[in-house]
Amino acid sequence: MLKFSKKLEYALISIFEIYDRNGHNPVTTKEIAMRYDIPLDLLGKVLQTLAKNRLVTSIQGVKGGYTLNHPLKDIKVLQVVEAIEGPISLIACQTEDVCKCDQHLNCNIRTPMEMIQSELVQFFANISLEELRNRNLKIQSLIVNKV
Amino acid sequence: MLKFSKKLEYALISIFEIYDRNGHNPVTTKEIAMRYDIPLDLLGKVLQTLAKNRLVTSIQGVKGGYTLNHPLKDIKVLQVVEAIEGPISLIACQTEDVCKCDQHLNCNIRTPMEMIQSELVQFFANISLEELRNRNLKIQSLIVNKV
DNA sequence: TAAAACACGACAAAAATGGTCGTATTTTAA
DNA sequence: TTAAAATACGACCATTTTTGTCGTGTTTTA
Repeated sequence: MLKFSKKLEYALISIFEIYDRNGHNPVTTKEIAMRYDIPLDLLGKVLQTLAKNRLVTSIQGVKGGYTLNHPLKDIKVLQVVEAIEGPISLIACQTEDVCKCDQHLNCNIRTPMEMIQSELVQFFANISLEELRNRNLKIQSLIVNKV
Repeated sequence: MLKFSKKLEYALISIFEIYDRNGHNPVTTKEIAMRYDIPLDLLGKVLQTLAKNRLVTSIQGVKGGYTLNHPLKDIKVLQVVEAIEGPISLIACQTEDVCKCDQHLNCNIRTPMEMIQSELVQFFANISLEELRNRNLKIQSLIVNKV
């Protein structure tokens, strides 16, 4: 089933949470883990991965934690997805120059899949985390107005 | 890693293959399996699933096989995805009325994820299999022209 | 120098996916 | 009418991926 991984969920939760406290002290893994009921060690790795990909900055030692590197508007969904899950690759062929799957001799879907993949990448590249929230707010207000 | 399943690949390969022979006799599972080197039994199930979802028609008995129900332009990527993988559900919350995940009390991503999910569904709903092929051809010709 | 925090590799458990097998049913044609 | 070719389908197993855990080390502050 086409879905986001738990790690990606944890990453997004963390980024929003760190953002919502910004200007203050670094946020620790423990704080996020407790607040959102996320396994501590796993969350640690997620945040380390985000740090390696320059989405957050890690600060070691007592009083350490993580801070956000960019405002939400400058973080695209694609960046988070690729940081956590690696490059989007709808079918195996697409990470390789030469397709090594069993169908390679006669494959009739490789180029169509390349099409849809590149559009999907564009799709995620065009949505910032800020937009995710704003559009969300718009929809919420619509619902509120309706009631 | 965000990717399509093998089953979905097999489904797309099959639909294109059946299409490419249309007007002729039904195409058998065996023919497709041999041509594309796909495990026979697995492909059988994929085609049965497509049949249940009315994308293909199954014809039993000797001289049986599968035929396409619609021209490629009337088959949307979304239909194939949902037939094979079930409804798109980027995070667990989204198939349930009430989120049962560990984060439900404080979840800060549910509505943003609902946003991106509904846009993703639209994305897949707007691409027909014919378009996949046509856009592909355009790109190929561009490449050819470039060389 | 102890405590709090990140870093990271190795590993284990759980879930999803991919694939196999056996058996039943349907249909054609000899 | 019966054998063969084909789909239908549930049960099961194997493999891979994902999720989670553990142990140990490093960094920083008080």
